[in-house]
Amino acid sequence: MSQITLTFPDGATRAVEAGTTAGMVAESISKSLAKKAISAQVNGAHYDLAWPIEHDATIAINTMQDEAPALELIRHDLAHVMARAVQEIWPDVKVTIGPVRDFGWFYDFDRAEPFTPEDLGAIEQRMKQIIAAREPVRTEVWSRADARAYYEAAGEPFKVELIDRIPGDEPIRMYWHGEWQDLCRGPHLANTGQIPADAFKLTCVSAAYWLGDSTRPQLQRIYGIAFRNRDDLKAHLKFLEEAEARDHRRLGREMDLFHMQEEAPGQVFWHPNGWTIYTTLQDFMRRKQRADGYVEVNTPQVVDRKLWEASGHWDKYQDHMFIVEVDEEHAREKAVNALKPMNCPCHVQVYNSGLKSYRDLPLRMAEFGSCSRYEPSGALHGIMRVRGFTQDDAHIFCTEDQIEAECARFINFLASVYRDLGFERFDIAFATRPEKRVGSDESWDHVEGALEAAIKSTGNPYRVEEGDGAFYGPKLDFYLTDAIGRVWQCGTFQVDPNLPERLGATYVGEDGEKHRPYMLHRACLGSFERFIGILIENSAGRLPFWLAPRQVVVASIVSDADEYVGEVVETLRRMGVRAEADTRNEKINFKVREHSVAKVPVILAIGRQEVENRTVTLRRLGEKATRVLSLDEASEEIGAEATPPDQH
RNA sequence: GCUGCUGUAGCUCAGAGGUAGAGCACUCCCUUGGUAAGGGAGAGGUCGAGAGUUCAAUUCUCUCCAGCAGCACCA
Repeated sequence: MSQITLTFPDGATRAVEAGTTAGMVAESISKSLAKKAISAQVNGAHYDLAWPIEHDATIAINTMQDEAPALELIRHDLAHVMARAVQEIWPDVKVTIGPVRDFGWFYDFDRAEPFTPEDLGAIEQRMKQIIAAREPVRTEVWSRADARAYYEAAGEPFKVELIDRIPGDEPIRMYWHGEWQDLCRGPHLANTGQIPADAFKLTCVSAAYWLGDSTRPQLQRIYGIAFRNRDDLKAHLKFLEEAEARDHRRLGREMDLFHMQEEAPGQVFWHPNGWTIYTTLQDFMRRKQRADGYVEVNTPQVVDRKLWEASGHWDKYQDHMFIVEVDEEHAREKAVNALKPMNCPCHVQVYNSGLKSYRDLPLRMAEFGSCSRYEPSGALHGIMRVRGFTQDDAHIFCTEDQIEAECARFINFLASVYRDLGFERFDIAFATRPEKRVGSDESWDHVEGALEAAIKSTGNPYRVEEGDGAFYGPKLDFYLTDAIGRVWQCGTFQVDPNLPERLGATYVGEDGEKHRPYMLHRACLGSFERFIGILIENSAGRLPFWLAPRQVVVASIVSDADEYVGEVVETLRRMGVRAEADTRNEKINFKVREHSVAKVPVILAIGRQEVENRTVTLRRLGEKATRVLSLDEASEEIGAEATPPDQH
């Protein structure tokens, strides 16, 4: 037996026999560590305590204190425990795969009938019994042929397919949780009893395609969530509740922002309150873009298919377009149009009308472009994913040499927009050339280099997503993180030499010859609909004052105050504040409650004292305290707050 | 689009083979009340749409539409 050297986190080393396991190492250090150990990091890789270590390595023993590996193992073992529970209850159910995911895991089963919510209770019970049994988890490495034969005999076709998909150089690991067997890459806990039995919950069932492929069979998926202890589980359940309370569909109704109805699925009926947010946001974007050197255009909704054929979209996306056929009386053939699903081809038409010189570049052409896409019914989600929406779209026509500067300029612009909207942080994903692509490697080198240099010049961190770019050019995606930690992709920046080519865009260069411009697609918000949904959920309906649809309610306490209430409202309105009177025959308690529920940020109460002293009593949403201010002081304070951030 | 679930008053929901109920909201009356629901009365529904079974369907069956969750999709 050969000797290998293990190096511990503190730098200490130890010589052991090759084939020693992390479990044996823990045992040799101390009894208590052996008891607490759950897995190990061996050369940075997550190792099962039972896997042999064959070469010199660094090693660190994990315990439940090590959050990432602990959660990984707990969730992963629960996936297996759940699959075992399911097969114990329904022996004819076929197992497939059960990976760890955010907050928990899922496992896909092949079974004719879907699982019911009642089934989940039964499965959970059985899982607790399995955990309580504290049965050992055992692992063996098998030959591919043996494993294949084993699963063929067991009638588990999905496992056979999985084995065939495991790359040739990877070991085939067979695991046993007690008597129950599964194919798994591991690692796992040493016994089922190490799983905290009170910190998991099965959450829902659904269908999912085998291997995520919609042409393959549908399986029944069960989701679970799991944590290291009951408190963490409780905290997560609370988070889910919080997310539900922030749901923009619910707040949209409660705040009377918009509604949707059957006759126009996936399209928004904006109510006065919601439309106020929309137009305020749009006005803000218009000012920002104007200040950053954009020109604004507007282009048609109904466009002949010929243009979509020329742009290449007809081929690829016609199933997702709203088609408008028109029978013209003397026409030889029916005119087939599509509602525009995007603005780019139209912008090229604007660009193409009239000769462009290199002196005109870069040309930043913006449109609040209303688009229609026939999204699959299952994709629709409130105002976040709709069939009719308006993008804060713009295309920058420029030369190859201008790409870097334009990219940097855009990142700074976007950062400024996000900051004004209350998002201090955003993340950049840089998507590079895919395998299937057009254009020379030199050109890709140059454009990718330009984008990367641009990001670096702005000082923002970024991550690279290799091969995720479009077939014609690389792109940047910008992600926002909201108040409860959810991540939303909003902004985008995409380099496109393809569409100018297809649609024949040119400019006259210094040399007097025609050249092909690049087209940079870019958006900050994405769509107004979706972004407003995000703003609502991010703020839980308590929008920043300048965006709040109803900013101030001036509420009378006694009817003798009505006249002065009107005067206060008028004063505020003259300062551009969205103020309204509430002189209804209701008690102040009732009014405060109602406007608080409706998320009105400021309530001014007016009773006899205020009328007498020409003051107002100001109460802010979420605060119990009130302040008495003179009308002048109050209107100055509120007026300043109502000013959009770009106008301070 | 796929799988499952759901669709009853503006909202949240109960209900049953014999054409419907609650709370809140709404209207009116009383009350003029000092910071998160004062009291009373009234009005309001083709029970998502269509077809079938039945003496009788909102209730059972089928088809469609829409919504919800997940999957797939997102130029």
